[in-house]
Formats: sequence, structure tokens, C-alpha cells
Amino acid sequence: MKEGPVIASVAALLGDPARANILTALMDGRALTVSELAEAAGVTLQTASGHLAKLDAANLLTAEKQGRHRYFRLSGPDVAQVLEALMGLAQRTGATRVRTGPRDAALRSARICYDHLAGERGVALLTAARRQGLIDGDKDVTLTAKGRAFFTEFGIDLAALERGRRPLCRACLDWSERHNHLGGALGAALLSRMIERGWVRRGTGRVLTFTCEGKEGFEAAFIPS
Amino acid sequence: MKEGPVIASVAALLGDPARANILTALMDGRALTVSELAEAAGVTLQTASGHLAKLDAANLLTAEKQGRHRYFRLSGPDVAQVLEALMGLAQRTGATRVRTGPRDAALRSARICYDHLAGERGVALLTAARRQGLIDGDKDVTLTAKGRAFFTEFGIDLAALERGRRPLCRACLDWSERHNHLGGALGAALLSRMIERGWVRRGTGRVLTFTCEGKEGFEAAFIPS
DNA sequence: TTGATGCTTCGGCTATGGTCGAAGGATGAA
DNA sequence: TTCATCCTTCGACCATAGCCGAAGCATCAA
Repeated sequence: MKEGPVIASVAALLGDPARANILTALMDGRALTVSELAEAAGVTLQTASGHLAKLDAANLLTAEKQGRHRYFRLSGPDVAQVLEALMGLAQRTGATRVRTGPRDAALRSARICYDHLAGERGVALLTAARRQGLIDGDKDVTLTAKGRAFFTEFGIDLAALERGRRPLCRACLDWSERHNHLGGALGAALLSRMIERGWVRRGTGRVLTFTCEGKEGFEAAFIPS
Repeated sequence: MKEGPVIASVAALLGDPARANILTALMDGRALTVSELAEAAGVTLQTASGHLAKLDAANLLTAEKQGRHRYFRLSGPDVAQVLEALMGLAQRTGATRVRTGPRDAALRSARICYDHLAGERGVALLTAARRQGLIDGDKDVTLTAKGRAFFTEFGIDLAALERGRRPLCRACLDWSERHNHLGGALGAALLSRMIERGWVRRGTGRVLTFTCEGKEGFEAAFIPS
């Protein structure tokens, strides 16, 4: 009887269309200004400002002032994770409209979830990494010795990542697939490295597109023989 | 810009205190009548009826008529999973009040999540099972050959479970711990079997209490030597 | 200083929706 | 049939909160 309101206050924040738009706009992990978010949400500046104040007060967002601008970002990957879970639920329960545009297909194929790879490619990555014995475990996904060697070879400074506060590996449920993909510091580093290598390019919004070279490299590296 | 409202409609349903109370009351997987839910939510019968109609229309609940009564239950484990995720988020962001009563401690120790074991014990179970090589994998958790033998020995009819539609193993994120516990048909069967064996008893609400015998048996079976 | 830009606050309008009393089925018991 | 129980529907009330126009700060540029 007592825990209902606890979740209700959070859920109510996600339950307003304007705020939901703001949050989904931030799901790619970037920080956006108030004006940008107002446009994304389809409301005026004042209205957006009000919503952002509430989301900030609830610690779902963090604000950062830079000159005349104020940048907002999600306060953590777990916020994005809850949003993805809600999308999944909305999909199963049929609340979602049937959107089969090309943009949607692109999103399902590969997209950013906060700061790491999600979609078919993201799930494929984690699945392959497990099959090859690079990664082990269930939720507290851990790196095997073989995995450490592999990712170091791939160009990732694991020691640096481990100095940070953020967990190295983290499983994150994918809304379009129904499996996990790899989040955490390693997931983020992997995506940056892929972008660096020219394997993948950021499109508009959350869309990621793999280059030809990227597809080949991806498969050669993670799905050998 | 388009997916915001999709999640908003679901989130808005969870965002009303009365409805959130109803849903958390159902998180133990049991089916409850309208009157019981009205009392749990602290509203009158008419009000609850209205809320239930909405939740039903959104496919978050399923209704079942039995004589003069109408029983509602969650439409699936994923609903409970989203609720747990929201509780976790609420906790991290500080929306939750500090509840450190004995009931809360009991809940953290062991509780029902829809129909399987959650809390410290639930996480310990999955962790131990992985360590012993009974279970393998990340999200699509799978049973190893060793695991099949073990759980059959434990008194679970795996073949019967596999005839059902429900996935055998499923990882479910725990809100109090920050790890996964075991859901799915196997998770449910395990809990029933533990209750059958007198290892664990249902308390009020979602609380589960391990008997002395249960603690010993649990540790002997899952955390040997 | 003056002006422009980005954001916040204030005030008032409006609509949405949660709430309950009262009345109306539906089911089961006597 | 008659009555009691469980639930749903209707109607009306009311509070919450989303929305925008207008005005007020804050920052930067010239």
C-alpha cells in the first residue's frame, strides 16, 4: 500500500507526452539545450522549461550550464533502460502504432541506447561475444581473460575504463529485439571505437548506420568462421 | 518525436497512485477481486472498477470472471519487471522514502516477483546456479546438461515445463539487489517446489520467509562446500 | 550602454481526469 | 421469486496540471 505512490511519482513524470518526448530525445546520451528540447517535444520554450525543471528535480536529468545555454542529459543509463523497457511493454500490449517506415527499420537495425550500441547489431554483438567466450555471466556480465585480450587488441584501454566509477559491463534489455545488448563503460567504449574506425556513422537522432567496411569488420571480428 | 506518446500512454497508467497501488498489489502474481484491489488502493469500489477497466483495456491486466467475482492478474511477467525497474529508478533518484521497517527488510531478503523468488535469496540462487554451471547465458538464460540433471533431481518436470508456451528460463532484474534473479517457467516451478518442500512460506503480501530447514536445504543444494 | 539571445517566472485559462453518490445489471443463495 | 453480493455505469464535482502570453533575469557581443 505504501510503495505504489513511490513508483507513481516517477511514472507520472514519464506519463506526459511532452516529457516523454523530451526523454526519448535524450536517449542517445547527448546533452541538448532547452530550445532544442522544446522543439523536439513540440511545445513552447516556457512549457519545456517547466517540464525540465520537474525532471531535474526528480533527478531523472542533470543540467549543465554553459554560457547562455543550459544543457540537459539523462542522469544515467538506468533512465534510458527504463524507457526502453516501457517501449517494449507498450509494444507487447499493443499501445504502439504500427510504424514500419524506413526510419523505423533503421532504428531496429542499429541505434544508440544512451551511449552504446543497440538494436539487431547490438544484440548480435553480445551474443557473439558470449559464444566466443569473451564475456561471461548473466546480469553482472563479466569479462573473461580471453575477452580482456580481445578488447585490448581491439584498441580499448580497459585499465582506464576500470578506473572510472561506471561498471565495465552491463546488460541492457533491448526493446526491439527481446534480448540484451552490452552497455556499461565497455559498451560505450566499443561504440566510440567503432565510430573512430569508420565502421559506423551517426545518422539523425538515434539511428546508426554501418558502413560497408564496418559490416565486414564487424563480422570478421565478432563472428569469425 | 513519435515514440514519446507511445511510452507516455503506458507510463501515464502507472502514474496514478491508485493504479500503481493496484499493480503493486498484483505483483505477487496472484489474482485478486475488484473489492480486494479497491481496498489495497484505498479507493471506493466504483473508482477501482474504472481504473481496472483502463488497465485491462491497455492489456496490462487480464480479467477472469468467476461467479460474481472478477479476478484480475498482471497480463505477464514483463509488467512486474517494468514495475521493479521503476522501483529501482525511484530508489536511485531518491523519490522513495526511507523505509527501513522490518517488513522492508523481509522484502529485501526474499519475496515473490510475479511467481518466482526475488530478493537476496533469488539473486543468490541464480548466482550460485551459474557458478555451478547449471545455467548459462546472459538474457536468454539457458539450462546446461548438468542443470537439467540437477533440477530433475530436485523434483522438477522439465519436459512438462517445456511443453508450455512460457520460456523456461528468464532473467529478471531485481529492484532491491541490482542483479538478476531467475524467472520464467523454471523460476516459477522452483519456487513452487520450495514451498512444497516446506523450505519457504508465504507471508503477508509479497513477503517470503525461509524456514530453518529451508535455509539449510537451500545452502546445501545450491551453495555446496 | 544598448541590444540580442537563451532561459525562467508569473498569471490566468482550460481541459483532463480522478473521485464518489446513486442507480442499474448480473450472479448466486434461499 | 426474493434478497444479498459483487460489480459496472452514469452524472456531477473538483483539483491538478499542462499550456501559452508577457514580463523579468542572465549572459554575451559590440
